[in-house]
Amino acid sequence: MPGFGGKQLEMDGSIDDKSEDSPSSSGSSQPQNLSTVVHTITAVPTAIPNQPVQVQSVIQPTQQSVIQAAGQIQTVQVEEDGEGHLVRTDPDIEKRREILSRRPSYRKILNELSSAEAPGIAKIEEDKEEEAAITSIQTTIPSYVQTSAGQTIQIAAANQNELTTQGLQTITMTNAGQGAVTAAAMPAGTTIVQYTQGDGSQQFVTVPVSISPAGEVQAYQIRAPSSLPAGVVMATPTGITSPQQLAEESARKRELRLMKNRYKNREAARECRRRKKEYVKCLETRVAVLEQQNKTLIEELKSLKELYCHKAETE
DNA sequence: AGCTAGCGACGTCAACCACA
DNA sequence: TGTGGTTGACGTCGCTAGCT
Repeated sequence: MPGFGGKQLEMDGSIDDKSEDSPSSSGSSQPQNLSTVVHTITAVPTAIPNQPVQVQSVIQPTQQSVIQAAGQIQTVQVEEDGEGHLVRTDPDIEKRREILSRRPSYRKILNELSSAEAPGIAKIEEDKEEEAAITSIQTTIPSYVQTSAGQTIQIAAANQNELTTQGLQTITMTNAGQGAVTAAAMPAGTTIVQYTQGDGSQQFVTVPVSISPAGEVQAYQIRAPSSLPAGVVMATPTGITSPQQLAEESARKRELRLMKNRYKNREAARECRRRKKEYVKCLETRVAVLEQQNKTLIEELKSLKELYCHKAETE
C-alpha cells in the first residue's frame, strides 16, 4: 500500500468511525488477530417491524450495538440519520469522524487528536512526558554500561542539579561489573555507549575510552545539545587539538549522527505501527457498521416487499 | 518435555514525498 | 537540493498453542 499514510483516507461520510485507541491495544500482551476480520454483530435490539409505518424506526436513535471483533467487545452507539444511513454517534466518534474524513497523514491526525481530549493518543503530551522522563533519567544516573572494550562501567552523576540546570555535567566512570547492555564499535579511543534505563528507555553516550586496566575514574563533560534527540547525550573530552583527534571527532560525530537517525527512525516506526493499528481498527469498525446497515436495508426491503404483495392481494 | 508453526512486536534500511 | 517524516519490506526475537 504505497503512500499509505500520506494519502487521503476515503470515507463515504455517511458512516465513519474511529475506534478508541484503548490502552490495551498498545500492549504487547493482548492477543490480536487483525488480519482476520471476523465481526460478530449483536444488534441490540434489531426490532424489525412488520408494519410499514414503522419501517423508519428499524434502528432506534442512539441504540447500542455490541461489536465483538477479534475478542474485543466494543460498545457502539448507532443512530440513523435523515437519509436512512446508520451513523455512529459516540461523543468522541463525532470528532474522530471529522478528523478521519480529511485525514492527510497519521501524524497530522495524531497532532489533532492530541489537541483534543483523547488521552490515549496524546502525541504531543507523550513527547513532553518523554522529555520529562529523559530529564529524570539523566539525573538518575548511575547507570551501568559496557564499552566496546568489553568493560562494564558505571556512570555516576556527581551533581544532579548541575546537570539539569546547566546542561553540563562531569560524570565519573567506574568499573561496576554489572548491568551491561550494548556498546557500538568506534574508532580507536572512542566508544558510543548505549544503555537502557530501568524503564526501558535508552541513552547514548559517546565516550572517548581511556579507562585504565584498573578501571580508573575518568572525567568527561556530558552535554545534551538541542540537535540531538531526547536521550542522546555527548561526552567529550576537553582539549582536542591534533588532526588525528579531529578525525576521530569527525568519525565520532558521524557515528552519532547515524545512531541518532536510527534512534529517531526506531521511534518513528513505533509510531507508524501504532497509527496503522488504529487505522485498521477504524476500518474494521466501519466494516461492522456497514454490515449492520446492509442487514437493516435487507430487512427493510423484505418488509416493503411484503407490504407490496399484501396490498396487491387486497386489490 | 521438546519441537514447530503462527503471530505480534521490534529494529533497520530504503524509497518516497513534502517542505524550506 | 538537502533534510526530515512516513511507511513498506525484511529479518529477528519472544511468546503461545498444538502436536508428538
